[in-house]
Amino acid sequence: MGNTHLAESSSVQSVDRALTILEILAQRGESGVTEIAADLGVHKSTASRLMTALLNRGLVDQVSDRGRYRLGLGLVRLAGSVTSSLDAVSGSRAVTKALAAEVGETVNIAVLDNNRVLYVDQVIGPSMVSMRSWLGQSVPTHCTASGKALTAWLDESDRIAARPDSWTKLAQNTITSGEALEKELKRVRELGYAVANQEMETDFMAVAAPIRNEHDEVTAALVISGPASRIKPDDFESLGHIVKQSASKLSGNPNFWRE
Amino acid sequence: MGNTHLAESSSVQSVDRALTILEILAQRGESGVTEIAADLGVHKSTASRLMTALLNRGLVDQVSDRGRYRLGLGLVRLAGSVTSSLDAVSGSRAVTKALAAEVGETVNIAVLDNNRVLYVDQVIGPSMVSMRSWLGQSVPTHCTASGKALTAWLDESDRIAARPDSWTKLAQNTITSGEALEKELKRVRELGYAVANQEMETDFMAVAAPIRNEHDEVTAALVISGPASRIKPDDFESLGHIVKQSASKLSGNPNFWRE
DNA sequence: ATGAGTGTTGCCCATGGCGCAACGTTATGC
DNA sequence: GCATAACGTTGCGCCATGGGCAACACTCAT
Repeated sequence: MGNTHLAESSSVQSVDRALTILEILAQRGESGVTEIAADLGVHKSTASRLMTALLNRGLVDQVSDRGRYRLGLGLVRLAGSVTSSLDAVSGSRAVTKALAAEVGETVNIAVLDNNRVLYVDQVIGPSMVSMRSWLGQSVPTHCTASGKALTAWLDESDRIAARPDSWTKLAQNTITSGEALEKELKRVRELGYAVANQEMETDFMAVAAPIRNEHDEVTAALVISGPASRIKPDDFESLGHIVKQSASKLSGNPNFWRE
Repeated sequence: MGNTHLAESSSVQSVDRALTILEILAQRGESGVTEIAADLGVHKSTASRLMTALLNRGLVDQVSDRGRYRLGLGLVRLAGSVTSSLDAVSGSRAVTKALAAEVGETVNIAVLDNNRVLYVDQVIGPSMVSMRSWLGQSVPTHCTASGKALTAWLDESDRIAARPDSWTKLAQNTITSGEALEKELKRVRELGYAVANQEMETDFMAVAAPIRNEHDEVTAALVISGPASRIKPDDFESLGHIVKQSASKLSGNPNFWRE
């Protein structure tokens, strides 16, 4: 997904500016017109008009009567349409619900988003432990089963590009070097599935398999996740085989999510 | 939230057009350039350029190498930022997680979106039955506990405006007239919480309470939901009191979601 | 092989987006 | 309490950009 701010061919400058405002607000939380104007390199009257256009459609919201703006709920509504159409195109919900029922844990679909993992759909299994909704969340690639499943089959240069911005130790088993990650991804290719054993968060376990398009390219990952009290390392092999089988039911579809 | 398509003061025509494309794709699932051009009343070259601007930022996606477009994953990413900032502003996640742990069921936050209910945040409880993620989903107001909690305290004219587009019987206990709904909303005001007993979907039970701003206006609803096998009508009173207490912890915040 | 329909792109010009100036409002410092 | 600074908004006129036209390449149906 291109994320250049400057125009590629056939761009529309004022639309680009408005969408850049959305990205700035996503990163910063909230912002004023003068700040946005400075970021865009335009006059504050221009920024004000662009904000008003976004405000009228609910894509931004005013934090107070005067001043600061933030992203609006119109984005949540539009995103709800995206996840509904994921199912409409691929019938993925039937597969993910069946998987959740079979293994008794939460199931997600994730995609590679530059060097991050984006969760695009979720079915909650009969888990005994409270877990938050992953939908719309973004996590690093090196310490999640989904991230490993999404990157293991990339060309070496793309795998390097997909590495995290930071090798900070996030939990007790976090991979903290490119060398260790390469070794792990080699193992993922051998097994055909990826695992995460308390690598991004304490107590968070996951097993993931790639979903491929008709050209055998990895376009998404199917993920089973749950707490360490429920998913033990001894379970990885059997869950790995199960998630591979379910992922293969979702593979081969040309219109599944593309990067 | 204004949803007029024609410019209000200080609008930007090309940004409005681009955002209208997003709304058309949300409703229709997918569309071609020529269809979008016809809907917008512009030349197909104009529609093509607007689509390209959206494509470059991932807000739309091409279904195939040539032709049809749909909403893209960039919207899911932006929407994830919205729900993250909900917590940042109000600290609502601590309250909703505590509630989910206490009652053992899924907890949502919903807002009124014209005459629909939009789910904007969710914490999954240790439910024993598989339930889908509500985040981003939109449901009618008359047959959901959240919809009743969001509309019961409106002025009469606003309550009427918030009524559903159709009184179709969706489940065995669906309210099917304005008169019955008014009686029900009077009861909600008396109790201080709302209930849904298999009204929108078979087996789907919910209890909701209003979240109010510092002017005592209802800005969101806090919702407990689960299957009929787990939540029985005899539980409504105790869950009602619990959800009212949690909702009051989230009330009084001037920057909570506004319509 | 041909025609219809789609989406894309170079080019030119009409118009819509933009900057400027002025204004109203709020917050801050003294 | 008052003056000043800073913010966001809006009318206006100008020009840079957005848009329509024409031509093209491509796909699909006949």
